[in-house]
Amino acid sequence: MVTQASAEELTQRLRDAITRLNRRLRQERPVGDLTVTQLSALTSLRIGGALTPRELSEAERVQPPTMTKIVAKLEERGLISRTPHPTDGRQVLLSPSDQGFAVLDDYQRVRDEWLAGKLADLSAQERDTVARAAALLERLARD
Amino acid sequence: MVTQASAEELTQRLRDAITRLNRRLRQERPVGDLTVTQLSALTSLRIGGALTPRELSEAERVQPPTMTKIVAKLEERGLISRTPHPTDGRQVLLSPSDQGFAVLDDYQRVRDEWLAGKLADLSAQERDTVARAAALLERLARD
DNA sequence: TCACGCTTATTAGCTTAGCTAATAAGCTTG
DNA sequence: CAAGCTTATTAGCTAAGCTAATAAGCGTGA
Repeated sequence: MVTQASAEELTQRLRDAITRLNRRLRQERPVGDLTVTQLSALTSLRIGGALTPRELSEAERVQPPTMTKIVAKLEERGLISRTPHPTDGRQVLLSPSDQGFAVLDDYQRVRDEWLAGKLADLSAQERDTVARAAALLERLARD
Repeated sequence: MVTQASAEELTQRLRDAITRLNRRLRQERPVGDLTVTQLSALTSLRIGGALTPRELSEAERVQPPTMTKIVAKLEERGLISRTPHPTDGRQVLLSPSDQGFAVLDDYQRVRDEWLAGKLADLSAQERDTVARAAALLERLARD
């Protein structure tokens, strides 16, 4: 046990760290570029394959109308395409368009430079801690 | 080394985890309650003592006009008070009001229940990982 | 000493991101 | 096949962020 903060302190500290780092991440967006929210949704589509808006909204932990907006932005840019659901006329299947995949590839290489640089400054052991924590935090967020 | 993800994967994963957990945290706000942003600013004032708007905006990694808005919200609720700067007529000193301190104390006890509950579900070892990572993430955000 | 240039805070106006409530369309089932 | 559920969208709101422009005060150099 390296640290022995109280549960309250840990909670507060983690919330502050998340809040500020999130703010910092949002700042790093070059103008005219995808926002963190848009990128995250597009990434979910790549991971999840073709998803309906509802499924995507659940994956992103966002209400359906919010996802409608995000999807609209991505569609404006031609990054996703929609196909009718084979058996259910209400639903729609969303997936990244060819251009969407291309953009994702670009981001994977070019983007996140700030965060990647920061992580590179850490020791291998610290990076390992962060990697394990990232998995835990995802689990937390997943419910 | 438990994990051996590539640097790119780690970056992407951490960004996603931060983004989603942040979203989840924002959701947990009871209506009529302080937002995460407002709480963070108020906390900075408690930690930093009397700060000018500029200093506070730097602490929160936000542009000055954004901080003007946040401060206005907090003032509406009577949670911070402003006093003129002793030597510089342009500047203002902000600090939590008595009520602001009281609210902070309340939050410290009552709030963050969701996150605290989640953390309680982790094993002691996992919690330790998260605690160490939180410290690292704060350092990352600090620049 | 005082005019000009910097700093600080605010205002105005925009975008994004989130929410709830209400609608419309399509399914499903008794 | 009507009634009720599910899905997606629309409408309209708030919060949170930004940049550009303004106004006030400070400080300095000719």
